[in-house]
Amino acid sequence: MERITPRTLSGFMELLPASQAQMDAVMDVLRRTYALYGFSSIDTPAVEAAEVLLAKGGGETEKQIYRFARGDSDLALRFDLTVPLAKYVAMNYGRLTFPFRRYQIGKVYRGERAQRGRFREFYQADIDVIGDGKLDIANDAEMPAVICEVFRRLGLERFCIRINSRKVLNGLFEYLGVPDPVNVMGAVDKLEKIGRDKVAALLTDLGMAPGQAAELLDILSAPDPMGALEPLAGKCPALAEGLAELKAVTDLLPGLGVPDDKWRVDLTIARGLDYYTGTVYETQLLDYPEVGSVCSGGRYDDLAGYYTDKKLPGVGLSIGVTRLFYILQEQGLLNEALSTAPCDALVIPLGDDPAYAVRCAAVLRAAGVRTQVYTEKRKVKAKFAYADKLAIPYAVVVGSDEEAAGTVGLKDLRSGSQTAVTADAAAALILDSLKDPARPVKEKEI
RNA sequence: GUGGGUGUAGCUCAGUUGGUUAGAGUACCGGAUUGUGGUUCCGGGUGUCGUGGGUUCGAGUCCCAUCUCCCACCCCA
Repeated sequence: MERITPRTLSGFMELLPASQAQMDAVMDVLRRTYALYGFSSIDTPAVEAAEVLLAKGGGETEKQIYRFARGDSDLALRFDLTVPLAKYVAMNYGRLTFPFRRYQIGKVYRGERAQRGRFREFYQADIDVIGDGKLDIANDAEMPAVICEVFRRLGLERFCIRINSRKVLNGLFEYLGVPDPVNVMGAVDKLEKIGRDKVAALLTDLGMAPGQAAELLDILSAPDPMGALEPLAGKCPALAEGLAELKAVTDLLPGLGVPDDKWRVDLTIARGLDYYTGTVYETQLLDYPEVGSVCSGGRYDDLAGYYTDKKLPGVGLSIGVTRLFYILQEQGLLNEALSTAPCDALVIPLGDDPAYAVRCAAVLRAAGVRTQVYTEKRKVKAKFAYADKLAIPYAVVVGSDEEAAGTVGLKDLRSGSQTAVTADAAAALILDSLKDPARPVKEKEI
């Protein structure tokens, strides 16, 4: 029989158990933090009718989406969680309570060329608030506050959430009489990457006079962007409205507990997704800007316009969990103290009869100690080596002597010390040393 | 989608102007040690040199094709 070479497709992450344990711990932090802010969890299918996912039509989505036929069905894999949310809200409008706050963690799929930190299948962890008819601007301030708390619990310090408003940008373009606002926004978004001179060249290519381009770039790159816009606001109502919103958002951040060094207004970020209409966010890890954004999102005036007549404005943010985890792992930022062992204790029978060993294991588990029994009939050395490889902290050694005495040999595999105690006492000692029987993830340890 | 690289042991890699049996470290397996692991010592190569053709007396090495992965662009989390 011809053998097939086992392989995992490029751009698809697959982890070994110890790494998966760390990934799971990160996910736990996300879920608990989102829940703490009152978001409800939902899930939606990975596969949807292509028509639903491509309602907006055209653009990058069409180029990158995985699309396939099954019989007469034209299907596609979701490429983000926002479009499925729009469908979900439109479908369940009558059964949801607004403002609807939901979080969703799930895999999404994009058929683009994989690269470092760039995947074809990856987890997004989204939070969104959807209003019925309207949605207060205070929500736009709360989004980055939640993200900031998540990152803090993950032990991440070196990040900055950059905030902008498309209303401000569009107001400014209107005030300056910019000829091609959509493409100018795209050009401006490249400022940090390609530099001022090249962007200026792009702008003049788009029909802006050199002086006009320079004026725009001066404002956008001003040290105090909001201050620079202030004098212009009186001359342009659209700009004034955007600026007022941006100010409302930034004024709330300190009270929400977002430290000043974790955010800043940056008029050059625009985001590619065309459904954003107001506030936009973009988060990079300061030490790894080349890997790209790990969290971004924004405000959309009309989320579900393709599916319903209801006006449903929303604001949301999405963490690219796979990318974030990839960087944390690659850079050794996942705390080693986080246990990745599959259990707390390994019961090792010195002989071949597992009867007494499984009884001891039952006692340990009943007490809440994560326990497994080594039942394979191998040399004692191999049994201990198993515990070593999996970094299991305790061995519970049981042989004929122990069985006769009704005890176990509790061995701390890190120190090598061993004591003879009853199984109950061993459980108590292990739990005590672990401090917390349930072993919940300690946020700061990740 | 466009352009540029890469491919030798599970992993990281060495391999001379083409030359005889393809190596190192690590990992892994066995033993020293039949009730106690990590350290140490001894032994073991586990490989269709990505794949398929070609040139040659002879190809890991040169040529062509193909696949793969990586990098840049595009775009994004």
